[in-house]
Amino acid sequence: MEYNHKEIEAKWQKFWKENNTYAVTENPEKEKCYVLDMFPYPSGAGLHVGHPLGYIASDIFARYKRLKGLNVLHPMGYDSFGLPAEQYAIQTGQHPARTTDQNILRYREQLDRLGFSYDWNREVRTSDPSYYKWTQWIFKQLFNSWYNKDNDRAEDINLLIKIFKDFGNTTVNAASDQIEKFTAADWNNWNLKEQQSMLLNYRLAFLADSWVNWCPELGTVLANDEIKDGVSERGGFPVVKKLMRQWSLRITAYADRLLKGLDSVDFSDSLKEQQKNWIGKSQGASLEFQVENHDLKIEVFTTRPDTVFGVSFVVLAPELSIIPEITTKEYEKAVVAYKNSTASKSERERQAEINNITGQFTGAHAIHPFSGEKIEIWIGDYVLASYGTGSVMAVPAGDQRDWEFARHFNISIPHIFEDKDLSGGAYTEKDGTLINSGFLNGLTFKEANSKAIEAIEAKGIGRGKTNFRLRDAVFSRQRYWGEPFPVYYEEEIPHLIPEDQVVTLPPIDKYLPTSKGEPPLARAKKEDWNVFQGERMELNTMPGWAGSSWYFLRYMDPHNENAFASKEKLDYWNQVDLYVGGAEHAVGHLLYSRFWTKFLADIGHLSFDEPFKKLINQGMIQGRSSFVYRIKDTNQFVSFGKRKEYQTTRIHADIKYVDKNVLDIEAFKSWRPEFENATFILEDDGTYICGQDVEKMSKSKFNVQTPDDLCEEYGADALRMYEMFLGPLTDSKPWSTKGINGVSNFLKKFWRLFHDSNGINLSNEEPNADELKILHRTIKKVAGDIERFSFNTAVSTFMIAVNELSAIKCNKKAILKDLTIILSPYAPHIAEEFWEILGMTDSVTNQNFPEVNENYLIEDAFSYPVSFNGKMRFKIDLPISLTPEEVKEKVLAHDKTPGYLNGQEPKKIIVVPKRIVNIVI
RNA sequence: GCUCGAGUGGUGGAAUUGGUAGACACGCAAGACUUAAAAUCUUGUGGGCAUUAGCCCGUGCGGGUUCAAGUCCCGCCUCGAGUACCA
Repeated sequence: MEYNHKEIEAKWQKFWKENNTYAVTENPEKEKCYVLDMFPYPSGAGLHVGHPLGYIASDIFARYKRLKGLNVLHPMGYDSFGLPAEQYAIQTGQHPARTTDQNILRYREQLDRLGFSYDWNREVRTSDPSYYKWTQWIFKQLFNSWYNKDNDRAEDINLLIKIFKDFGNTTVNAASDQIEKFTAADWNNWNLKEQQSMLLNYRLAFLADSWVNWCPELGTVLANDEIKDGVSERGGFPVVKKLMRQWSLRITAYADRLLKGLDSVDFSDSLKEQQKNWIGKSQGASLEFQVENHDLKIEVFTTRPDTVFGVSFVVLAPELSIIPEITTKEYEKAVVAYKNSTASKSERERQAEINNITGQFTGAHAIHPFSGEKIEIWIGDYVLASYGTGSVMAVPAGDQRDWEFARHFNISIPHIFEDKDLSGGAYTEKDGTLINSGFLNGLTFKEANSKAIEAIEAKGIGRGKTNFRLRDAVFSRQRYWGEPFPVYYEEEIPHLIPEDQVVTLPPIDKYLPTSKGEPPLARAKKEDWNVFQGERMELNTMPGWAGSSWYFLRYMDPHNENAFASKEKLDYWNQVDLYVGGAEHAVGHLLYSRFWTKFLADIGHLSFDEPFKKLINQGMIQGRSSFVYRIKDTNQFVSFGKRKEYQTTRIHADIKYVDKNVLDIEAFKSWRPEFENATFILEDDGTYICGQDVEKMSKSKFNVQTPDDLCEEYGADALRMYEMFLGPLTDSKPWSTKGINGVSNFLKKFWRLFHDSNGINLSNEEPNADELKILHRTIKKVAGDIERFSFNTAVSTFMIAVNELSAIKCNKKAILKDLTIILSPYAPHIAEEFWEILGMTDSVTNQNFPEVNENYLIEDAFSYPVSFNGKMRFKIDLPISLTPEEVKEKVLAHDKTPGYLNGQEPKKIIVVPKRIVNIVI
């Protein structure tokens, strides 16, 4: 009887569905375990072989923990709002909800085929109003909160209003852009609109004019993490800076806690590093420079207050609003011209010209706060408006960019470091001794730094300060297919829709901005909205990361209509114990969800403030592309080995026409009409050899391997095991199907333990010591490997066990039964089939993972490798019970020993019990 | 440039705490079965010298620590990922 994976897999997938095998409920009696995959965006292309890598690993882990007796929550859902469905809607007019539903169906089909143990009763979709009702609810909570730095947590905005009434903002220590002080009298004299405007400076979700990354092609703003290399991550379109009134979330209030929290979670070093860099904490000081002949001050941030006497000019970001005020008549034209030239540059152009030093003198001067000297005020685009105060004190002696700027524009470079040569560049190390620095002379960095801060504070011109690179997160998108805001406007002041209501997406005629450039939602008429209040509704929608920032909480209680999840269930399931997903979300999703979790904890809804206890980033599976070489301006293709003799263009050839780099010429010709009459210059052996390269797997590169073909040919169990067998989960590797028949052979071999040529053939005999040893060694190794996420080595272990059992022709039920259980997380379908063959009626997923019995593993002998001067020469079988002294004697008495001793007396003999003997001569 | 990670046979990889380098698998070669092929099974497979035992070399390169280093330390090279005027 042959192993028929198609029949078996279909049979058990049906069984699991009908029996609701993977449904899970809260059970306080049992220890919980929450195993989560990053939910996918359901794209039109479907899953490729790279996607399931992480899903398979987490599924194995979840199934294993379940066998270990834990109550395992292992859900799946869809991040179903997003740009591609909307772009498709723009092109075709088809509602994005329809496209999304179709794609989800396809995803589901593919996922089901791989035999995952998801509890589909808990599926969530971010685009479902019953889900985004709660995304809106969280937004409302953010809107109604401010951050109290004294208590280091978010608090109710009503508390702040009360404080303003009694004290103004003079006593408040809040995370806010509001620096100017106002009194209780000021507050109480303001009208409602003025008060509301002021509150926006404090709310955690707030409207503000901010410099945003505008992508004209997509017609929307993008967050920093949605931009790669100066172009949009989706689509690769140019991005420019634009000042727009946008919703933002005050994530900066949480910067320090997001940083500190990293110590308490188990993420990879590189991921923590990325988050640290993104948050970008730097310590230094802020100080003010008085502008000459103006009642104006320029505040700068520096990490090197010790170098303050090296300041020879000040540079402002070209966007700063005070520039027109201070620019002198003489320089007005040049300054405006410079501002225009930088404003028109895209992010990408700015980055490309990073080595071009540009800037413009404003004609204005500032007064050095300590030396009293006049220094020039410049503008330059190497200073970013979005970081710090958008102004820097330039210290050419200690900062390379300042040095280059000074040299380029011929500004003086004061020497402030003893015995340091500044002719080739700035001295950026922190180990110099200061000179020409007034009261800081003779001091080192550390001494001078704190002394400078003291002096700055004493003078009342600044203070020690910590700055973060992290920006507040822009939360508006000028798109249709996203969560609508639960917000309406009156006199352009935003108000919330009442608690219990959800604002759903109104139908619109086209998914494009209006002719006036308003977002698509402006097309909806008043009656199209399910909720309409005030003068108008908010026309922006939320960004993609809104729904994904909390979905892991909704899985805990997905159908709750009264809360995003009940406190009870939140407490029970608690943190995600294992989170598996791609590293590309390192600074986006993973930072935002940590932020939301902390916020929800602050306002009393969660009893934990880090969402993910352990995170594993699966490696990327790259595609192997094949290339043919077309001779320029012809329809002739030259083989790889001879391509250098011609001028050629490299063209992707679909990998399905290529086997071991040899092109199937006939198939290739029929691929596309344009190749039909192509001619070929072949290698001398008459074949056409393709070039190859490892690239990201993508449709356009014709190197996509879908799991479907492989499932068809080898089965889901083989594919699951093969993806694990490829190597460590976290490594990136090019996809290759070369080895899949290896695991396929393994499954067949396992199958043959149960069958002979006549059918099922099992024995009820008691297992012997050898068989028990094989079994228990395997149990121990596999369990250990899963616990440390070493899935590839566990597969090897199964292979070894089956090889050994095959060699001794073991078909004993007692052995195969336990082996079936431990195999089931990896190959659940065949395991269920085996389980049934063994005469069991229940599902194998409901069994207990067998316990290791160490008694079966006790060895009474060990084959000692004997080394001479560290070189292994021979082995000697010795009883384990021997003392090191006895081992030594036995080794010295061995008949091969004298040959290696060569008549010399050993200087030293090292015996490590059950490991090694080393004789030093 | 900076930060993090990684370099092991023809290939994917293993070696969990410093203790037999190359498990397991692919590929390849030879053989068995077969009219033949596929499938399956058996044997071999790091390199070199000897082909019988045996010897030498070998985990990116150069040093070091140690009885013992793929593993630890110092210096370099290469590749990958992230980031990029962050004051």
